[in-house]
Amino acid sequence: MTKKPMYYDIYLKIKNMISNGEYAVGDFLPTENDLEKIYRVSRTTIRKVISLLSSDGYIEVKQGSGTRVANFNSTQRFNRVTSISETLRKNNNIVTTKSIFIDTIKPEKKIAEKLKIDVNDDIYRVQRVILANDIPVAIIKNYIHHKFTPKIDKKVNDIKSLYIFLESEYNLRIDSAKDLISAKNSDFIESELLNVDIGTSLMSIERTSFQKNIPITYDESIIRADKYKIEVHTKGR
Amino acid sequence: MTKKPMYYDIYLKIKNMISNGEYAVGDFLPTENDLEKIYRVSRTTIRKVISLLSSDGYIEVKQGSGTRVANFNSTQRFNRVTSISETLRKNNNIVTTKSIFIDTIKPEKKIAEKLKIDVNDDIYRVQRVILANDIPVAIIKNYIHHKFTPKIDKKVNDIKSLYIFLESEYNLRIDSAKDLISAKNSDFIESELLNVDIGTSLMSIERTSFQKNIPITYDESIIRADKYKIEVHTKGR
DNA sequence: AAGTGGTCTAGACCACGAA
DNA sequence: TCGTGGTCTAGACCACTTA
Repeated sequence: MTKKPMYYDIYLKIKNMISNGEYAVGDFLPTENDLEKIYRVSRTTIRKVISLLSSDGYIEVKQGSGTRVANFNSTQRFNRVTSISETLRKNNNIVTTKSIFIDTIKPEKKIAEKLKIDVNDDIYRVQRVILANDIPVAIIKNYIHHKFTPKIDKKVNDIKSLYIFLESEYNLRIDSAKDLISAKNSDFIESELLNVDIGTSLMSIERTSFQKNIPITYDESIIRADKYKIEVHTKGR
Repeated sequence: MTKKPMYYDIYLKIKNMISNGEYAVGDFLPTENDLEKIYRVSRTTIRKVISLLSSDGYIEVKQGSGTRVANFNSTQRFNRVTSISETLRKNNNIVTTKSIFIDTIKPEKKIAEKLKIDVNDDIYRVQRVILANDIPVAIIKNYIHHKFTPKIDKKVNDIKSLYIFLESEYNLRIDSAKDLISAKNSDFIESELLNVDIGTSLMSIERTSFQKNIPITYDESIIRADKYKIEVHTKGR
């Protein structure tokens, strides 16, 4: 039983209000002083909330002026850890999930190494196809240790975006990731699931995601290159 | 005159001690309680310092156990702008260039937009094939405005890695880049140049590179997926 | 000048990890 | 059990923006 700190509840509450449009883009949030009163907590707690929302890119904080909801689309967002479904949704696609399937397996050696676990440990395998506007775009497999997400198989219907799900249900906050990007010709199964000809060129992403440098999930994605492109911004030399 | 907060001084001090080896990799830092006493500040200030060092990757914080200096090698390195040839070289490949060719063209509309120039401006087009250990790995086209690299066509033999070349010859220091990564089936010409069957899945990278937010080059790379993978590290959510 | 976020104090109790 | 970092309070004063 994980106990959630207060700031986390408030963080989720405000995040939802932004998503729902209760705080619209450009709106000022209440001042920190007011937020203290609204949620009956100290300034420290409020500032923790503000700092989380800000590092998410939801708000822009300016000393002397105030805190306002950021423009999500035009913001020059540097690389942040996002999922395919989150990105599709941000680009105004209607995102749905087809044939989600969760089972328990023992990891292959490669996956065990990535997750720094034993090959005899039980892990969940989450498999699904992501559709954007009813067109299949990606096949995604997530591998995650039982200890992180007990009974995730009972909650199968709630998963829209895995990272958001992990955050709200299990208090797991992915804060970094390593991706290995490649390409491959589609095989029979991929062609069937993604509705493309056999041999079509597809992108492949292998990702290890971390919370505080501890590996949480290993993800394999196979993506239609005609429907999705990967954007990477790098800085510094 | 900008006044520096206390936490910043302490942050720099500890960062230097780590760089100098006064705190070596694996060493525990003093506890937060002790640091309060050492620097005669409150816990809040110390925790701000710790949080900065941690997000820099210098230290690893673990509740109940302590805070220790992180191993910089195994820590995930941040993305930096690198080229394919630089990366191949770093992985101990012998990198050579085949059939380099430079000409002057007028940009297509798409390229003019990326470089924020006029379609009537003259630009150089640099084309080459990159080999690693004598095996062709990538076809690269670079587009760059005449004004940035006058007479680059006379220096054709000196180019090993374009970014390094730009830096040493023209004092152009690329400091950020935007990549768009996709995949495609190889056509006839690509198959010939890369020595693969027609239809083989290849990676494609379209990059715009910048110096201080001014676009310098637009690059198109076609890469053999069996010889090269793209690594991306992201941080923050 | 008024009001915002930024820094800082001196406490307190809780949750986790190791012995 | 003990010591560590994690959360939280109720104040205070400073630095910046806007009017």
